Amino acid sequence: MGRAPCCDKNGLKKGPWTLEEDNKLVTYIQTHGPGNWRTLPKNAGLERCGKSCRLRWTNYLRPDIKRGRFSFEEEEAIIQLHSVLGNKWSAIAARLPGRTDNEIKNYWNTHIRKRLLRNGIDPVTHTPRLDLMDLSSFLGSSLCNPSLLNLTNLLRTQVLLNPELLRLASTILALKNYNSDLPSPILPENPSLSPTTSPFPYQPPQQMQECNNTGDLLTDVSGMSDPVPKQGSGAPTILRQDYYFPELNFGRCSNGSDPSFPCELNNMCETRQCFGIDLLLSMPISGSTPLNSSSTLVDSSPEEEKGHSYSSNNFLDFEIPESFEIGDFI
DNA sequence: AATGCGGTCAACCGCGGAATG
DNA sequence: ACATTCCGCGGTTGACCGCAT
Repeated sequence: MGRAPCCDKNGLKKGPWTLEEDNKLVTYIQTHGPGNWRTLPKNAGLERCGKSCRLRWTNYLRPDIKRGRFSFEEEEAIIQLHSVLGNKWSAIAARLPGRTDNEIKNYWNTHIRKRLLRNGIDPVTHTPRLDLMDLSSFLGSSLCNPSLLNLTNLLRTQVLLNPELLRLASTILALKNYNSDLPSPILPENPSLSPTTSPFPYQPPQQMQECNNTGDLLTDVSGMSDPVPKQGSGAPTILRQDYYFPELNFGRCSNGSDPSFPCELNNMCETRQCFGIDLLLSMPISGSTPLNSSSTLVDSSPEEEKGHSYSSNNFLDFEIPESFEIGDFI
């Protein structure tokens, strides 16, 4: 047996609410409380469906609704909560006082989602989009990073099944090995333009450098005294990417053990090595294009957001340099 | 000035789960 | 246990607006 409609739709008004209707609804609820939404419209003298009344009240007329632009803190909270809760808008709204699920959902779809995509982040998984990733990073990291094993195996399967991917992977790996004495691999700016036949024979990925023990320094950040130095302190500012790779437990670059640091530092170390400094620098700022050693950072953020980078726990200010080289910290 | 286009967001729709009899 | 009702949620729609051409 089919479900009965929530209300008799004949003769009931739809569409935007008038001021008069708003006043009727507010007056009634302030006097009697919402009570039964089904019977409310009739009691309040409204020719609306109860569902429409509830929506109008909860999303617009409720007195505790905070209106206006989302703050950076709220935006960060939404991204964080979404990475954990997914599209559970009501659950997210419950943690943001004064904001409705509808408002958060709209804001996500119209602002945040687009910006994540622009920055090469998959808004569903909150990870870099695989189609923009450096394949060699995955292939080369499997021996070092157990958390990537499944994904790496999947990619390997795809590579074996797809000759085009096989050629691409072979080319990338060959270039990587060829440039192994460089501080960071220089990859073709556009892998699709790589030669379809590799000039180098395929070689299995080599064992990555052993990662340090928990609390050990990353070699390229030695000398840092502040885990997250502030701009102007004289120390380099490192863009954090724990938000961008939340499932990999990215964290601050630390020069000592941090008892409050929940992740496995080995993992962090390996992951940094696996993804490379170019991604670390480029993902939040210049979007999806992998940078090479001569790239120039371009801040494509909206004007009011320029010079900012998002992180999971705090909000950093930094100056965008005109240019940088791989391995640099800004 | 007219038109097209994309962005925004209030409102609607259908579904599923909880509550009730 | 089952049928029915109600509520809340997430996805989608469409009106409205500003901007570009």
